[in-house]
Amino acid sequence: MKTELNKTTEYSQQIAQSLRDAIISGDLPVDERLPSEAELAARFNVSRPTVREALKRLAAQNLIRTQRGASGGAFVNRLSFAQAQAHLATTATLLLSMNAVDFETAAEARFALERACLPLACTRRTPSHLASLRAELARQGTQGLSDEDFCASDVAFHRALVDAAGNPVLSWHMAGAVEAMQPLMNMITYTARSRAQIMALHHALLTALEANDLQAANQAMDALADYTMALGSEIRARRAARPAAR
Amino acid sequence: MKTELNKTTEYSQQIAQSLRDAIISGDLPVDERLPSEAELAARFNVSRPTVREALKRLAAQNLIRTQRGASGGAFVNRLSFAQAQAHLATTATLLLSMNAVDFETAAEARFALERACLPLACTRRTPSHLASLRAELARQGTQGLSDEDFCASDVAFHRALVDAAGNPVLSWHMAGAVEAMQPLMNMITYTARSRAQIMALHHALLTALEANDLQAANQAMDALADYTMALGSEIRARRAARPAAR
DNA sequence: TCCCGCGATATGTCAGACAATTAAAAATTG
DNA sequence: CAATTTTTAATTGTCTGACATATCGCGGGA
Repeated sequence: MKTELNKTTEYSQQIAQSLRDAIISGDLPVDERLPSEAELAARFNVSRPTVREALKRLAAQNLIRTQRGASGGAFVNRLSFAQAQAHLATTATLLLSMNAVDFETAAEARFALERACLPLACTRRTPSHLASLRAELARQGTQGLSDEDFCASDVAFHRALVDAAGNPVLSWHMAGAVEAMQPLMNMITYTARSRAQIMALHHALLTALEANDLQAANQAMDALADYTMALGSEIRARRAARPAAR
Repeated sequence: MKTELNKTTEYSQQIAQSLRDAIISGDLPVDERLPSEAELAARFNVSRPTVREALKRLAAQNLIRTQRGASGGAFVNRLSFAQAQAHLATTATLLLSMNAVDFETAAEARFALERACLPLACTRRTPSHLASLRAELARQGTQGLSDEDFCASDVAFHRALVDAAGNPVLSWHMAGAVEAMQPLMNMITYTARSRAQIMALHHALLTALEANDLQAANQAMDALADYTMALGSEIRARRAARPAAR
């Protein structure tokens, strides 16, 4: 760990980077306790508030956790897939909103990614995966389900589909992409007819997976992508028609 | 923006979340100046160092930038794809290293994602995309290229391939996945024969894209995936043979 | 007109202090 | 001696006040 600081940049930035490097390189392994704030301050020759700012930067990335009290301190966090996923989702959400990514682009990316999971899912899906898919499909048929709940179940269905590929890295990417898209998806109004259509396609996907039939799965996914795009373009049409309604 | 704080959690955490929500919701638009630290301190009824810790948390996520001097302060950042990508890459790198994701899983995810880009890339690739691909392919044939440089060029080739899909969201995901894998890929030793093999497959991909031939592109990608996996399994074999060598 | 300096404002950093929390050591009790 | 309670020490969380530093805008002088 480097302890010499450069005056051109903020100290807290450099200290955070130094510690981050130590973590990434494995120099500070998971669950290792970092030196106390006072000791870090002495080692880097800065004040404790400055060290604290550096630690907060790391905490914001879930790289460390802190505990108070004797034998407390900052500890290297094992970055779980769940945490990383939450992080990815907020970043993706911001990207979509700040850069005005339109529905088509986001949906296209999402379905492209999802399609990438199908070959693996078709061969690896277990009975428990199929059961999750069936459960969500059943939920989507519930009477009186709100649009938001339907959308949430749709997301859950697709996440189960991705999980069936049995690759955590893939699941991580997908979950982030799907979650970030949820605000956009929530703008869709799901009529009874469109729900039936979507459920039919979901059912086709489920059947294809049960039969390990990649070709059928691909077809269903393509159809679902087309249909979702069509629903999405309705949003735009509606908005263009009433631009002042906000 | 909420200003009431709960005593159970750290103030800096809550203040950061409050500001983050304001940004995500669009309440604080891009390039908007946040209140000064002193004003935030007064508004949340905390001290300035506490506010600063909160701001550093946001800075760690590239959500804000700060400027010193009169008319300085913290400004909402437009989260660029490049920044988000760097962020994604470090997160992904940490995930891979901390959770001991093996080469096969990471490579499988990467090629699955990449394969997802092919249909789009085949129809949308422009001459400039093809030129980038050709340039990298030429670089890979350079005499005396180190393994690391070859690997870097390989990464650049694949990123160009993904960019050809013309979907920034997809490019973002892929670039993160590929970059995170680079440390793993760097462990491969590229013999003259394996380089020739890889370049042949790259060439096949390029040709397929030029001809808008999706089927050929898929075949080349599959072959490349298989070959990379084979190279990867050599690493493991070598490591298993000499476990003490480190 | 152009340049220089000055003040105002804001962030960056420091020093020292106290509060809150927690684990371990020490003292007390049965 | 064992179990329980109290004390103590270590560490993070927060506050106060101050100074250093960077930058913009204004006004005066060459």
